[in-house]
Amino acid sequence: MRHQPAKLDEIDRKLLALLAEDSTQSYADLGEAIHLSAPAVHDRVKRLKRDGVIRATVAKIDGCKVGRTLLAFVLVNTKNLVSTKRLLTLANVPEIEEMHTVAGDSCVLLKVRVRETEGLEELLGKIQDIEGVDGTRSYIVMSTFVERGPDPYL
Amino acid sequence: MRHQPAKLDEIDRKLLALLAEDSTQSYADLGEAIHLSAPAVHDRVKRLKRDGVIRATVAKIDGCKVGRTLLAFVLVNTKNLVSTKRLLTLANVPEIEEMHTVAGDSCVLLKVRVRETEGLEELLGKIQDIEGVDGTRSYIVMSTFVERGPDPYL
DNA sequence: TTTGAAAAATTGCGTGA
DNA sequence: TCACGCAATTTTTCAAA
Repeated sequence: MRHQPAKLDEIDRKLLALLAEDSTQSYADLGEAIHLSAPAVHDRVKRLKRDGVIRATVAKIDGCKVGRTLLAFVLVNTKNLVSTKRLLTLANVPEIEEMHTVAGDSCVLLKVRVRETEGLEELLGKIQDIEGVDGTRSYIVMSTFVERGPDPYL
Repeated sequence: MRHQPAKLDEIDRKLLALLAEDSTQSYADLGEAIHLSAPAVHDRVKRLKRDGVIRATVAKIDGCKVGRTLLAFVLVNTKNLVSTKRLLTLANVPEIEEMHTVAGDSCVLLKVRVRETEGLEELLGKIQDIEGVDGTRSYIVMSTFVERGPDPYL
């Protein structure tokens, strides 16, 4: 099953934590940290990737530095499931970083990063134009204190 | 200034997009994609890291695969700024992936990933125990359709 | 920014615990 | 099965132009 937890030992979890922090470290350095040889580390990383525990290795980009200075979360209320599906057509809008359906009253939660307030206004317009969208509530982020991936320890 | 946009040309943005998708590609391959030699790509990446445009290179971990099957967003209402500051002491709680202060009525928005519903219950308890916390609203994620970093194009 | 070369890291394989 | 050492290959990185 795709959503079944993988079998992981403590060394795997430690390795995941290290890679989630900084994946540019060499296998030799990682091996030193977890008392393993470079090829052994390599084998584990290969397995973790094959099993989908590591979904990708990516560069974390600073939103402000690329000109997206405004971060916001938008809660969208939809009339029904059909309208929710219509919302999902916005998946490739570049301003949208995250898009989740959430439990409760037919809601979609968006994490969006835009240039300025006008960018948010424009995006909200796009959303509200969709048939079956009842309304939106926006939460504009003032400061971000934590922003990281899943913690591999249980 | 730390929050000033960096000077980026179209090649930088294209490079950022490629690295945000998959940073394991070799400089030679990246160079082919943007019509540059490997050392030229290397120089650009070095500059983008030095300038903080690339904040880090990390492994993206699958929450479910490491045993965190429940994703939720929690909106916390606080009485005042002092209570908000008290909330920030939870920054190193492993379940908390994101923590933002948001505009409006003294709110903090959390993205949390827990093992099961009981994990959320426990976390909510911790939050509500904090002096000055008025209440919480939780949005449990059913499906995630988009989850990526900032788009480097403007 | 490129070409070319040195240094370093990745990765395959054979061996043994 | 899992980890190690060795070695071939690839990649990174440093020059000089």
